[in-house]
Amino acid sequence: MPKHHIAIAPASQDKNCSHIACNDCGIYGLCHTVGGEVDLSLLDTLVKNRRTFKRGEFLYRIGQPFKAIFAIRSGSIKTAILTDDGRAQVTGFHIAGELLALNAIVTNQYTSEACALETTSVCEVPIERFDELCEISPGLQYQMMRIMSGEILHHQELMVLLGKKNAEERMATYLLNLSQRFAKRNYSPLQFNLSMSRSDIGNYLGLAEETVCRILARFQEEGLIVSQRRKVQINDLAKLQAVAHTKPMAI
Amino acid sequence: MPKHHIAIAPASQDKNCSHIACNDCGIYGLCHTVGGEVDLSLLDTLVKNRRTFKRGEFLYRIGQPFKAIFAIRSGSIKTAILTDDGRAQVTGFHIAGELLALNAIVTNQYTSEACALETTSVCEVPIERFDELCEISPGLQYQMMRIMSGEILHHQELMVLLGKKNAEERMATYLLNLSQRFAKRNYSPLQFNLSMSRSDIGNYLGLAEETVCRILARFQEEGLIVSQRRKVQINDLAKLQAVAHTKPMAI
DNA sequence: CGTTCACTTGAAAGTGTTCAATTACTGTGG
DNA sequence: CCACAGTAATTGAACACTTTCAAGTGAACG
Repeated sequence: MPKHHIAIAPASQDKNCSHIACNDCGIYGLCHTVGGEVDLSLLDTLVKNRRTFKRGEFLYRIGQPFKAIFAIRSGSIKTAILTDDGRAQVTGFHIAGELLALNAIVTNQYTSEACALETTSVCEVPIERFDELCEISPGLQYQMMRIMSGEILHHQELMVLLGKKNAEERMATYLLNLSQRFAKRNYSPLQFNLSMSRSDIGNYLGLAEETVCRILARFQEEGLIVSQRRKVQINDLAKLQAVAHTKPMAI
Repeated sequence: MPKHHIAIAPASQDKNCSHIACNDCGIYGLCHTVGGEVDLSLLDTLVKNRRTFKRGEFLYRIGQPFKAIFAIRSGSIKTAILTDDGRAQVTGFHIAGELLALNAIVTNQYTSEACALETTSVCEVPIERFDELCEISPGLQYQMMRIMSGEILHHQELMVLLGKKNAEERMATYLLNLSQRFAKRNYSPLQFNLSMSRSDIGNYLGLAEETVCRILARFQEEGLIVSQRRKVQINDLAKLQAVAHTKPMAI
């Protein structure tokens, strides 16, 4: 496989990064330049720009001028866009280690809104700082492209979910996706808390809030999960995967 | 508005490009470097790498090694991904002036398949060539990011469509989107041919083929359009926009 | 300790799908 | 130029799934 100039990403997510700021905000994807060395000036920026948002507070809203990129250190965030008639469409839930507001880089405005689902700590990288870094470290741009490309892939899967799957498949897919992401961060993949409401989940999955409840109840009857309010425990991963019609480890 | 290092895109799509190869394959977005000058070596590549695909032929398939980026000169292309149980989800229809296979840059494999809907002429830019160009012309990377970011925005709208809109809204939105894209290329926005089948449309919109037919029939009864097989004529743009619940010129 | 909000559950009503049958077009070969 | 085959599009009717509306439960929080 020829090493392309842009195709720097060997698709491996299991990078090790010993630096403290690097690990806890998960922005390591950006800290590394192409060669693999760590960009210390970026890390320096990161540790100095921490902010906390309480439940319901907005990191940014649609149309606001693009000021900063956010990396989630802890907590969780819901992103949404607005339909033309004012309704919101939730486009994603984001947990520790994920980056927000990437494509605002291009439009120079935030194209979605981001709202904290619980008390959430983020690293805020001001765009001026980021611009400087881009000049020093050309690898940064590749990393950005890698991350944006990943976002495109994620959207593609979401389109399949919304366009082809029924309610059960959607819920199962959703639970498995969460499970996986928790596993990746060394949280339990079989027992976790949902930081989002049934209504948020329904919005995200294109289902009514009531349908979300009913499907969860059905899964519980069938012994696939135990769900108690925001607490979820997966009892039969294999069956859940069968319901989702998804291979064990697809995002 | 500060001119950011990466935020090169003034969001204006009305660039003028006098070079012939530039105009007819629509890759002008990539031909320009940050300063605005045209990258002649890229253009040179473009005019030398033309290929034609017949209806039903594939430009690339999922999982194949990434060899080239494609810019459509004429005709139309359908892109799709595969669900885990083998069904296809159409992710887009692409006409002259649009770029394909961008995010394969990162994964080094094609993540979707592209199939010609009719006889279609493309410019094929081999990745090696593209890599060289990236080294000479740093602006190219910004342009790529701009284009990928645009793709993300498009996906966001599609998610709203699939997650929130009913069948009528979806069809109306679809017709308006096509209309707009034809207008942008100086084709008639009120009278055009659909190069894709009802089945393709339904797949894309998350509807059954029969539903697509029924909605088109209903639109015709109500005097919004006249549709005769693949021919569509929009008679009442305003009402169609009202049905779509969309502002006159979104996307 | 009461109010509020999120969640849950039931029943009725839509909306879109599926299945099946028919019609219309396209292309091919005589 | 016509007949035929094959595909695409259309239409009808029954059905299934999800939503909507409504009411009730339970947890959280001041």
